[in-house]
Amino acid sequence: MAFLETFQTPSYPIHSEPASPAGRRSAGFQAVTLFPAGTEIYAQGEKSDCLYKVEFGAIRIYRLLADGRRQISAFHLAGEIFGFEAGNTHHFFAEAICATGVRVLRTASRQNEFANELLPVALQGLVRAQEHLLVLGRQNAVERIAAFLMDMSERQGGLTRIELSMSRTDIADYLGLTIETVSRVFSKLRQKGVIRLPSLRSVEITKWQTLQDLAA
Amino acid sequence: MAFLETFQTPSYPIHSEPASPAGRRSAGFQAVTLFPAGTEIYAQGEKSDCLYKVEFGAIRIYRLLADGRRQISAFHLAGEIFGFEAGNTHHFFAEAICATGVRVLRTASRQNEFANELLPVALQGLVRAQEHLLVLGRQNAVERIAAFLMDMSERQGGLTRIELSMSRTDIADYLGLTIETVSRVFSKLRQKGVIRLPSLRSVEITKWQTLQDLAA
DNA sequence: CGCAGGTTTGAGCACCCTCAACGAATGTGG
DNA sequence: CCACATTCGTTGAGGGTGCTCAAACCTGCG
Repeated sequence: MAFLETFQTPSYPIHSEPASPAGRRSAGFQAVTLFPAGTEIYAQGEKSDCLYKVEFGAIRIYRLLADGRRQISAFHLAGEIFGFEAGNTHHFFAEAICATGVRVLRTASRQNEFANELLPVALQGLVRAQEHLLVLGRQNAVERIAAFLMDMSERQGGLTRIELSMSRTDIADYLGLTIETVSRVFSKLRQKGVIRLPSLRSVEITKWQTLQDLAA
Repeated sequence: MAFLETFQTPSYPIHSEPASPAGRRSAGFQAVTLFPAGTEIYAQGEKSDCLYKVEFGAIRIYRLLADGRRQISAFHLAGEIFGFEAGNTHHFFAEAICATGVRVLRTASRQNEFANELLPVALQGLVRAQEHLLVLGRQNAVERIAAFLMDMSERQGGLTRIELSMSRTDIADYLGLTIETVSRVFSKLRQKGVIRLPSLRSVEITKWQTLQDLAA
């Protein structure tokens, strides 16, 4: 991480104050680090001794097969905590999707002290992953996209206008599809008037109910 | 690990004890309940106030879509703990696959006390789920079956002879395939001499290296 | 022995992937 | 400011993997 700038906490202008008790009480040293788009936060096999909180921006967690196939297991948006690992080495890669501020929480070595606060967050991640298994295992392309858009909308406060920080390739690798299929489904939903595409990275949901039906 | 050790009283004359009444006095109260094959342990939407440990047998965790499609997110074999939930209602169904003994742990209401010991178990489940996402999102039928067989073998001590407690339907719903495809891949692997099928529910891995290559 | 549930095998088709070309958006250097 | 390169996204044609539908085959069990 040598190439990255590091700031001390309170002076950072953009983000709002941390509300999470976990963030506060872990105390000790907390730095917000800026990761430019596409840069690595940690890699598979690296030693795991920190947790991270997204202050602004977005990150992707993924794994690779030997031949290069990639599966993104989760996106994490502003406010979310990531970096949990069983054992002390990372099983996944983490990268910034866009310019992203990450607060480093030095708690892993003292994980026991904060287990009370971390357990609910870990369980939240577990439920999310298991629900995503249903999407990948049993839903077709349209259902996957619909579920994805609903999820992103909810995580952005239920707004009808969604700002996607990730590329079509990222979406494809998250949903177990190809970029062509993702693009085709977007076009199809647009043609049917379910969504509008004001720009490449933003989506407006115009027929909420229809989208919800498609996601089921 | 004081808490976990108390689970490991391996003394079962199996009394099907009503899991409901009196014994709420301490977290030490533990009943082993026998669930016959196919019976429900808990259902989606039910209140979640227990954790469970498989003493013998096997269970499946799954979720349903409105039209009946099912995705099994995990199998739990003897010795494993399940029943973690975010919030206090179950998001999934749990059923016994075969006759199964389950130890009921009355800890959820006092989860904070045991967070230190539960967190690693929860994280283990999280890693498993995320690795399974790679299988469902990016691997073909042969790779999925190969990965499944490798996993089951490892969880049974690395033996070449695997006893499958679950049906083809369960395997299909775990791997995001149909029973026909599962059956076809099994046959194909048998024809190629990679596995033998001594009986319906047991598999013998004859070419370990080949199977491992296929799983990649 | 006969039934029932689970498993295997086959034929045809649908959905999604592959390969390819084109169009749009962004950045760079002249 | 434009020409160009590069990356990203869209659209089309064709093919393959796995699904659907259907029938036959076990295998355990009454």
